[in-house]
Amino acid sequence: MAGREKSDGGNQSVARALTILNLLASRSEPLGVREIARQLRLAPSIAQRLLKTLAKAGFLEQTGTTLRYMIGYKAFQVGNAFTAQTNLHSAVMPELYALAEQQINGFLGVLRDRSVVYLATVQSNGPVALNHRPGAQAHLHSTAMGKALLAEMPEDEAQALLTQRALPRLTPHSRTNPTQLMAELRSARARGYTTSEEENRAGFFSAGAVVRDATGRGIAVISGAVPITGLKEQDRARIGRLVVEAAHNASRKLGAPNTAQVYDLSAERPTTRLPRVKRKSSRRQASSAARRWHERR
Amino acid sequence: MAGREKSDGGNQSVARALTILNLLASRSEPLGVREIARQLRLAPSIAQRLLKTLAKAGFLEQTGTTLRYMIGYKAFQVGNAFTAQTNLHSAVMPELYALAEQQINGFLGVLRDRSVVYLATVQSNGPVALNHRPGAQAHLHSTAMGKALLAEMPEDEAQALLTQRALPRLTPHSRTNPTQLMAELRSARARGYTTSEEENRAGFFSAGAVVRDATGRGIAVISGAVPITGLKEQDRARIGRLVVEAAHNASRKLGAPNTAQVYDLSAERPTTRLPRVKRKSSRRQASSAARRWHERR
DNA sequence: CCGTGTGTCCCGAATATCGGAACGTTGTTT
DNA sequence: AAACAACGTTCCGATATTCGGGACACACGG
Repeated sequence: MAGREKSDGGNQSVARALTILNLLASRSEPLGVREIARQLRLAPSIAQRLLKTLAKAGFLEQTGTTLRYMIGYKAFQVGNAFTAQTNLHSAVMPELYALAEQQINGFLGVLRDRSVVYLATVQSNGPVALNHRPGAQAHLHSTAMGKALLAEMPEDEAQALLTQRALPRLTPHSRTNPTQLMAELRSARARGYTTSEEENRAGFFSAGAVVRDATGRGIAVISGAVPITGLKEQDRARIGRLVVEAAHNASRKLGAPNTAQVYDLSAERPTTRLPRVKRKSSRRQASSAARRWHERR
Repeated sequence: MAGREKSDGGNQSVARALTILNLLASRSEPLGVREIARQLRLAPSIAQRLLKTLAKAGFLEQTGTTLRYMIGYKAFQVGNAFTAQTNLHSAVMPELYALAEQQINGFLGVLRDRSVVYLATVQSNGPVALNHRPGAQAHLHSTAMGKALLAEMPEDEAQALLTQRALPRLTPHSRTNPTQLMAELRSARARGYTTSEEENRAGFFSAGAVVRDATGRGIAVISGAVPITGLKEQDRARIGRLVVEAAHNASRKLGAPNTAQVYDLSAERPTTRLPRVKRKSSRRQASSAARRWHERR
């Protein structure tokens, strides 16, 4: 028979099964065995076996009428453990609700996979509610949360993330120039919060700030978004202040040491704040900037 | 070289990987390679390979200090697709928020794996807020949501679920007698909603009702819970009425045909309301009651 | 009534997986 | 300090396990 794909040290079957999960999660509608096999370049018999295994474990469910597969409750259970592992939610959510009472849509996100992953959304009580699904991803350069993440990391890493690939223009107001964005990050560090005015979503202004854990490291970001209709300059400043305050409160609940200086002001590569774990065993590591950022936990 | 486990037609590696996900989701703290291998009776080298594969795909993440593994963001993304697949949330959540304004804690759940799986929680604005994590499971016989699910299914299936295994007594008020519970279900059908008074959680009264989709089939349940302190009989009725109303509104949003008769009143095995899909190909099916219930989608 | 679609099952081939053993490192105890 | 235990990781031969083409029964549409 034809040779299988080259093994990269991992488990091929598991990798394929996870690809199936990703595929079915991205499509909102259920898919059949052969359709999945086609999209993933798999033999139908292989896809069928993997699907059956996934379904038996509850990670997939199939519709009774058509026998198509969709994401199952077990995936939901396991996925929700991601947020249950930390006390981030309990620290941040009350603050987001407080923002909602101020007619501000609140969001919580983390950096994963070179982008912002939304963890939670709290819609404002205001007339125009904004909603991002938990788990959804957004670009780093167009959102206030993304900029806050960029501002928090060392400049060279931010530079790398902004230059390694072209920045898509999501709205007419999107900034796609890396050097301009880097300058914006610098001023944002001085100010304490980032902003995005219609750069990700037309008609909305948002401000973002970093949430820190007990070690002082930024572990997440929050943002507040409002419609721009009739928005004055003082409103922008007020929203920025409220978001910074919310981030500060959440950080304090997490035991952050000193959130007065919100950002690390040293533009140069800062000496690692906490004594880096010195596993000097020379294991080769994926060296992408995002990966490095993420490893520093 | 002892023989490996017998294959049941599925993929062994994938099944093991999913077991790892379940294990790490149940433990709130990260686990190391050898510890996982021990708990799952796996050789450390196998566990290490599976873990690496899961981590490379983002379904697991490992702490930088200790190299222990925990649930990753990809699992969160995939899991959230479970609720994004239906419009259940958009139909129900506003109703739960309406309950919250009435000082009632609102819950949304579905039947999976012989138990209620919580999909969403909306805490009341009242003094005592009740919170169940999304993805958490609860017993069918002790919760108002569980009883609503039991009341909705044919009597023999409910009977089976209540008698196949002993019903745990979670509080001093828990009902553990199947026949008494069946009688309670009958009266609940006539009334339109189910109740649970301190049977699952001490100090709380809750009422549950069924949410129906466009075909009239019950696809989910909601419940409202309040502290029992100073609760009068008329309050119980009022909460039941509000929950029924919320379920009715949600069902209407889903296009349910006629939610006036909330429950199927025929105590006898009801003739299947909609023409059963007649795939007469004789594929053997797992014949648990929960499975049958679930298949009728 | 045929043609194409589907999900499922079978089975020989051979490959990707298994898992014991060994290595380097960490941090705890002696 | 030295020994110990535990950890994550890698190696590698044997083989159980997976692969995947082919075939079957059924469903749908023309």
